[in-house]
Amino acid sequence: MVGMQRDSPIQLFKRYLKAKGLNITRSRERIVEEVFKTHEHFDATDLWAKLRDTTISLSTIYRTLSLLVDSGLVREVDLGDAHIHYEHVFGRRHHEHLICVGCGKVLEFFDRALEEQVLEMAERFDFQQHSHNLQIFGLCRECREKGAEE
Amino acid sequence: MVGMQRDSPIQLFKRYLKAKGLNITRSRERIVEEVFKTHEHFDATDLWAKLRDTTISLSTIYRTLSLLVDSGLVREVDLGDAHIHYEHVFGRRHHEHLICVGCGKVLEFFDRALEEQVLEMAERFDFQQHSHNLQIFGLCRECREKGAEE
DNA sequence: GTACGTGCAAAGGGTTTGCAGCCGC
DNA sequence: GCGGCTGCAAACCCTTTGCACGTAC
Repeated sequence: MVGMQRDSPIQLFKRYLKAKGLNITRSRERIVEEVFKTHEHFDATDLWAKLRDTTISLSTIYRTLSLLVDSGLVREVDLGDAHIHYEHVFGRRHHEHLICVGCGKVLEFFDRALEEQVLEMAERFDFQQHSHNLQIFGLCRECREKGAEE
Repeated sequence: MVGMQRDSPIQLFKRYLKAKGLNITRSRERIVEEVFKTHEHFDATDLWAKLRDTTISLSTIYRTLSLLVDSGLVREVDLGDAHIHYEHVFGRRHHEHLICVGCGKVLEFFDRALEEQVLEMAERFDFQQHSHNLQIFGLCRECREKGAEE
């Protein structure tokens, strides 16, 4: 560890791999790099597209994403459509999603009162909460205005 | 309308079909009946299993479910696994889901404070809310106790 | 050298669709 | 009778898997 600097996600992932007796490969490094380079939601093929200058296959992407989810560095998010979206978790606060059903835009927010309320619900039903997801679907202002024009 | 009696979901669905210029068929009637007979989450094949004494095909089930979702009588719910689950909406209060990651049990709850908080978030970001989903994943008490034993 | 990792192609699972015949209206 | 509805099979899409070869350690 260098000074007070926090471990990078790549370092954390390497540690995770070591702990599991798995190998650190160039493919895995490139994938993690790419995942943490942007702060947007993505799916497996988005990631593949970004790595098209490499020979990394879609299978490897799926396999590595699965490891990343397992390691807790990445989480799956449900954005309303059928297939799996991901987002990295590292260095980001937990948050919820607002999804515009008009243009597909996704906004993120965090609200303490909401989080506390969710926790209270879990407790009320004697659940030990692991995680939660909240998706709010609606129309953003631009889409409302666009709709009104027509 | 008969007296003060509320329209049944089947009547509502028929009205929806009429309004759309679609036909009321025996298959559609049977499917809607079955959907509203139980108050649990189901997927397309669950429904198919319940209708196996008929000749209704899976395709028709998918096609009709899609109409039901469109009509607002049924909604899709995300229970964490890959494929689509449904639940009927008619005569039921909106609610959220608590899902046990141990045994898969699903609990439903409604909480006014939580709903208000969600609405406030939509407003804060200038979204006109259509709907929202909240899933809380965790371990129920039985699963915690079972886990502790081992 | 021995796992484990990878690309490829094929399989898998859930869902959708094209088509020819059937049925509601 | 016309247009919509249906079952069937095939197609689809995303994701997973089997296998033979390649690579980390």
